[in-house]
Amino acid sequence: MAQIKHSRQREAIRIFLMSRKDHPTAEAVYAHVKEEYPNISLGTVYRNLTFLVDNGEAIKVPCDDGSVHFDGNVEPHPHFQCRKCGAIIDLDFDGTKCENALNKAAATDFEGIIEGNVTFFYGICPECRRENS
Amino acid sequence: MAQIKHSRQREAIRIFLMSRKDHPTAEAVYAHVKEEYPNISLGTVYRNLTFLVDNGEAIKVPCDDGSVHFDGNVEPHPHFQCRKCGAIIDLDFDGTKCENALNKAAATDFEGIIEGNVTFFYGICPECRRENS
DNA sequence: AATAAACTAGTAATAATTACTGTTATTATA
DNA sequence: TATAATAACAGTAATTATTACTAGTTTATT
Repeated sequence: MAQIKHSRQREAIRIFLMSRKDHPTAEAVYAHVKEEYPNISLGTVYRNLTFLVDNGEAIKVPCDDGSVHFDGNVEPHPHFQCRKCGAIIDLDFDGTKCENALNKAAATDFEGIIEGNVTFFYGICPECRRENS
Repeated sequence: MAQIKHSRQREAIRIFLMSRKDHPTAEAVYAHVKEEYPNISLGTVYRNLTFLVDNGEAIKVPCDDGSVHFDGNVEPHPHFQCRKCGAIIDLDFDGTKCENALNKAAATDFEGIIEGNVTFFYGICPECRRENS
């Protein structure tokens, strides 16, 4: 029922998220949007990030290290986190086959309903790898 | 170097974790161990959970909903979370094959190092399924 | 038993997120 | 275009999960 009204701040947050290949945290979004709207509040950022996620315009990426990142690319795709620098990186391959196989395997002898799965990769990112060698 | 000393509290926490099929949160561990050690402090629970995880005696399970659970079963095995009640459940199947296939696929055209991956399943747990139908 | 260091309880501090409140911006309508 | 209704905002306070600190207690060692 509740109508949705346009807002400059929300738009700025969306634009920023979509323009980014890295996966900013709420704090990072705040820091950036603040340049355009100096007195935007952190609450507004959180409220709108949640809004975007709920409306399928962004994905919430909770990581193993406890940090929460946001992704403007809503096409299903796997994520990778660097064990060293913590960066979240998109992996560009189609894991659909494996995903389906996994869902099937998981559903065997399981009385509940498997709706899907998320695979999270970890290791060393290209940059840290270069530095280290 | 630092020597490790035995402690009743830590032992109680480990025993409790291992005895559990569900995956208690720090708070749940606290609530339980408190029955035996009424003035154990929450800090002690956190410190020892971290200790157990660091020493390979427990696994930290950070979930999509932001909650953090702990698992006394350190054998690698996939987890499932119910979208309705939030329960974490162990899935009893061997996904090693798929896991390896995924790692291989992910490594293609990736300049970093893929060390591994964690697959997290979601859907409706057996109990919620029964209730709903 | 005496000693040293790890561990604890209790409390304070921090960090991330959510809730609240009075004001502002947006949209629908007159 | 002005008015009215309300979604969204800024600013702040509150909440939650977790970590840090400190003085006292346990544990292991001699």
